[in-house]
Amino acid sequence: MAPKTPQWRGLADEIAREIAAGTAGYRPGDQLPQIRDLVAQGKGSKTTILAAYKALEAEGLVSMIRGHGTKVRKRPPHQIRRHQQRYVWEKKLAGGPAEDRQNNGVVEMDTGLDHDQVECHATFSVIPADAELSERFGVDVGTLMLHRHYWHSTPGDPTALSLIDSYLIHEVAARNPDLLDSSKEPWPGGTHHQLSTIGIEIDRIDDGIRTRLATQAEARKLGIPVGSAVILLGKTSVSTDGDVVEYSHVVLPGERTELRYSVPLERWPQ
Amino acid sequence: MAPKTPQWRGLADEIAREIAAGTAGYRPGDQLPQIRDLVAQGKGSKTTILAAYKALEAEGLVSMIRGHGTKVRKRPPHQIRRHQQRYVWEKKLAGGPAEDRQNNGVVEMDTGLDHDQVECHATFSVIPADAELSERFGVDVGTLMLHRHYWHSTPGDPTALSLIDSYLIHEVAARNPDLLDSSKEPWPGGTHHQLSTIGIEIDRIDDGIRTRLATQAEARKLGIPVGSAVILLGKTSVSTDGDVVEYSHVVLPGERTELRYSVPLERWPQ
DNA sequence: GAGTGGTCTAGACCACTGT
DNA sequence: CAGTGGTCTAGACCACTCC
Repeated sequence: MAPKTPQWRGLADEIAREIAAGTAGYRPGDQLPQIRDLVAQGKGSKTTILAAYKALEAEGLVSMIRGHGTKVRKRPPHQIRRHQQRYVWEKKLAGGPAEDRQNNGVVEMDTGLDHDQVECHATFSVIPADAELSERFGVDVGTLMLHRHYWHSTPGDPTALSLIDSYLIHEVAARNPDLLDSSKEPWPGGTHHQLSTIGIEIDRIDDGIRTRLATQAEARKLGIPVGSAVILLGKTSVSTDGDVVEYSHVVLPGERTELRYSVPLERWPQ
Repeated sequence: MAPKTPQWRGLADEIAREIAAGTAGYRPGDQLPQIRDLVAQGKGSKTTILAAYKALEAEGLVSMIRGHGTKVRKRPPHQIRRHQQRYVWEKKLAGGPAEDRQNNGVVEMDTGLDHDQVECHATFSVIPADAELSERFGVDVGTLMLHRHYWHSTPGDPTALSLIDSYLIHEVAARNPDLLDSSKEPWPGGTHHQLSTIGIEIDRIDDGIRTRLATQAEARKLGIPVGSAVILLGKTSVSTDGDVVEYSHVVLPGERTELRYSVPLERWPQ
């Protein structure tokens, strides 16, 4: 009945223990023994050692770079996202005086980083609505949509903090030509203020949260190991007229992100 | 610059396309060609084919069972959890008439399944608070805690829908001895009503959402492939006195769960 | 016991990173 | 170019499932 462990699992567990214990040579940034060396030491064949290293990589403990080596990963800072608070704050900001919008970026609230510590990258395109978008917005398939792709990073580090695809109905967004211009990003005051310039007020935001393994492209951009998990956030903004006016699809690195929601409850009558 | 794809990736993609297209032999429940056969057909060595199949398993498309075969997975029903609505509803139920509580289980609301389609399993134990629990509840390390482990399933199917670990301060829970008795579960009216019997009203619930790869044990219990992602939900209940009175740690199968939260926004002044 | 996936080896050769 | 991970092979043997 003993659950026998494969050799590669045993080796992976052994190394994981060393890392957890902080043994010299197994501290963050240190380079692990090379695969060839362990083979020479008789720890197993190359395939076996590689399986152990791959397991550690999938668990986020080490990072393997071809031609470079295998290193113990430094724990990246945890990102806590309080969307509820953020949405409320963002709307208030958009409705307030212009000087507040200049000094308080929406991105900073998102990431908890300073104003000059975040770079915003944006590329816009116009695409026809596919079946999914047409259902979300309640428009015909083929309706032109403004597709805005964003990603944020810290200066000097190409690692993205999140990958965002945002969609608006093109005809609606075009009522203010500035909204079609990616060079206006980051827009002070965020999406709430953008939409307010074309007479739209957001009444409610619905978040849907799912998870799956990162694709290779996502893993590269977010700086996480392939095979690790991402959080998928679908954010639907509904106007005071009851129309879906914006939909965003956000990909977040699972291992270093926590989403928080707070649900206040009505008190029972005394 | 051509991003060359390994042979195993190419094979996996080819099979994934067949599955997506619904080709005969690649429909849900169908058995995939055996590894030995593909080797005989010259599609690659056993290691290569196995890597392709493993990739498909990690992506949730197929399930491999040793000694049995590799089959195309049936898409399990997607579970949508609206916690916000649920928390509000659950509190209202607990404050209302007893007959409502008998007829409306909290679990059913959770899973969207019928009353007689859900089995509830509960085991209770008393443990000393570790550092994490002591911080969450604001009690000393070593304080006795009531640890309640739950899992739900559909009759005849050992697959769990979720794995729940719930914690209460033992001294507090003991004010109603029924709360220490696992045979009283499932408790009509849920945790809100349980706590109301000892004079506690829940004022606010905070959800924290993270993700990571499933452990082997979780994968087995939830019926998901090892290496796939789970959603971790930490649920903190705060009483009207401002104390943390319950903390639950919920593990959900990532690939078939979606969490939804809705954030209503205050209207701008006219 | 037949069938089928899982682990392991020993070694060839490829592809990327850095000097 | 040297160093280091990634892919692939051919085949032996193990472990689990189902009959």
